[in-house]
Amino acid sequence: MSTMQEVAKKAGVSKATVSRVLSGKGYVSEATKEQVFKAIEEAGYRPNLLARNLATNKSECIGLVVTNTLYHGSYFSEILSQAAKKLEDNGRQLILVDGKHSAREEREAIQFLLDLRCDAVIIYPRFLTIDEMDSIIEQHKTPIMVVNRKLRKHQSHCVFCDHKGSSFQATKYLIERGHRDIAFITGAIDSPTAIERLAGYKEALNQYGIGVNEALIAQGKWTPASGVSAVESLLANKNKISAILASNDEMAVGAMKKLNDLGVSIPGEISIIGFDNIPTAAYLSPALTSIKDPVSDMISEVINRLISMLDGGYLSKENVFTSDLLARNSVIDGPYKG
Amino acid sequence: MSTMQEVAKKAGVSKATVSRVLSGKGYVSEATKEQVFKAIEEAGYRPNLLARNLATNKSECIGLVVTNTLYHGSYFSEILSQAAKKLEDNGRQLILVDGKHSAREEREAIQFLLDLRCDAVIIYPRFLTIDEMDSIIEQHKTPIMVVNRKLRKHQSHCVFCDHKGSSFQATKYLIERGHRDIAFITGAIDSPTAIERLAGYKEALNQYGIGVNEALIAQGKWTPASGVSAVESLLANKNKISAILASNDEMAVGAMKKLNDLGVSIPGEISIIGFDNIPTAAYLSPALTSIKDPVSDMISEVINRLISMLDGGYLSKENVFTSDLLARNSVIDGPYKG
DNA sequence: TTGTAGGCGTTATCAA
DNA sequence: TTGATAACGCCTACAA
Repeated sequence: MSTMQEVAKKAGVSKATVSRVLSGKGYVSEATKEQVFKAIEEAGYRPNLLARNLATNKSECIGLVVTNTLYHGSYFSEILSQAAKKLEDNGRQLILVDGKHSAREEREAIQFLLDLRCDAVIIYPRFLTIDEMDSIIEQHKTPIMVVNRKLRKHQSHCVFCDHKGSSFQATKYLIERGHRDIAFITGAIDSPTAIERLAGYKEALNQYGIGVNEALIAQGKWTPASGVSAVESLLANKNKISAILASNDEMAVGAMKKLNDLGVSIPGEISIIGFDNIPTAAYLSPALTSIKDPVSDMISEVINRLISMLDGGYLSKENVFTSDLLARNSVIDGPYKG
Repeated sequence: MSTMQEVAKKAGVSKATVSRVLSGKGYVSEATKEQVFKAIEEAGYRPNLLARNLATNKSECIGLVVTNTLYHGSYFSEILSQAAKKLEDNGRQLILVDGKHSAREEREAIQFLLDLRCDAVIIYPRFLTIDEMDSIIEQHKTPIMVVNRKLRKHQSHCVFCDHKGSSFQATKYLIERGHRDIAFITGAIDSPTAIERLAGYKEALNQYGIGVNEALIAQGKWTPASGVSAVESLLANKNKISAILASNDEMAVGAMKKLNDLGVSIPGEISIIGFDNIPTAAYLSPALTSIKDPVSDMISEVINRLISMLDGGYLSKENVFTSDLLARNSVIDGPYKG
């Protein structure tokens, strides 16, 4: 790869001049400017970003960390397409790196992005704790934003959503339509979101005096296949079930398939609710009710904040949009007629 | 951010020694090693990758370019999760950057990755032509791999799949089951894959003496929503239709939904086939037949080649796995009974 | 076993 | 309007 030095020699000027031409800063005569461009062309020169970023300590790009266990579903596509769209308008590059399967690896991914001198990093955490993230944010000058978690200290650095509340609402919705035997399929049990959704379900049952029957709770792993297994284990116990609340749409789809295969008619006999309201899922079946998770809104909000922090004009209010996001979290009417 | 220099001072040694401790290369006494580690700890030191990569001219990371118009679907998730999984085992970071909406932007994305000194780059192209890619590959020493296109010159740098052939097979499959009025929903018409699939459909019709009826061809855009519109326009012309071949699963799902809404019973009356065989789609409905597109296999193969090129042991055979991929491209039996 | 010094490709500060 | 030259933070002979 040719360097700036070579271009300089070819154009008969110094490195400094080439640099000025490239950056557009400082005075350069039209004549030499032209010569430099010609030399650049001839040499097939391309600037080395490593060197540039090392010298300037910035990079015009924004990093995103997501665990690859999330890569499988449409939920993830939603996150990414939203982020890409927003950033594109802003003229910055989005760099995605893999958070893998542990807090350590998630931290390394963040560090990697930081060491690459990304202007900012967004993290959709899976393993890091609130405290760890609060502390990471403190340790770095680079803006770090967290999606889908409520931080303790740095609330303007996060955007989240009330999963427990939504789950409570969904359960309540079923109860009010006369359901008493409501099964629940959890997400991967080490996921905070999964835990919150389970908690909301339990709280609603208790509040309505129904009580939690552990036999009606099956563990899933967010995937369609795990939804299938969940239904299998649920039915193995010969439980009476009139509705299923699945912790996401993908599992709901799996559950539905299994019931279909077993010849259980849907809708009517069993009502199914999933979360996330992913685009394709909306086309799946009118028998599936879904609750919208405001990912797109969250990502969009996070990037807005980031941009205003980086390009100036940031109002350091805390928690500006949080309540807004919560409000948007609503139950969509399903087909079940109690 | 503290630098190596500071760590050196704190430990009472030189930068070089710190560097040796970090890299594990060269001799360092246990005693000083310990001191250095302590100093690193105290300083909260983290190496600056920009500087390191600039000095060594490598980065332990592999870039992937994908157009963000692909970000919406499960097909994309499949690509990414496969890539992440493979690379993880190899201990390298995967960096995804956005190819956006034009050949120029796709080229810029590649350049960006190259300037970042990625060890290699993988491109799932959407706008670049074969010749452009062949020429890009020639211009750079860094290994560049192309997924889903057959290059003219550098065939060991690409992995592809016979979309035309698969589409031909799918159409043939329908014809052999007695269908004569087969509608076709295209992908976005500027996509090579879409064009190939359309060509396969036409060729099959012609070969079986059925002839192409342009009124039975509707333009889609790969999305479920465009599948819905396609069916609308298809039915608007009061065409007789007994089967629909959609250029991907997402559109097939949309088409199915629309037919459902209209009360057309499926399966039986109309047989639908989509492409790609995305995981969730498999759960959608037994009424949907799908043809497997070997994305995972392609990605996996590309990364295998890359790794052996980078870590040594690369056999420079041309086209080693191509035919294998073609063979895997098979029609899955659907529900339609003649 | 450790330190010195030069280099990686830019940017940025001064003089000229 | 231009050219030296010193950073940027790290690696790596070559010496010691």
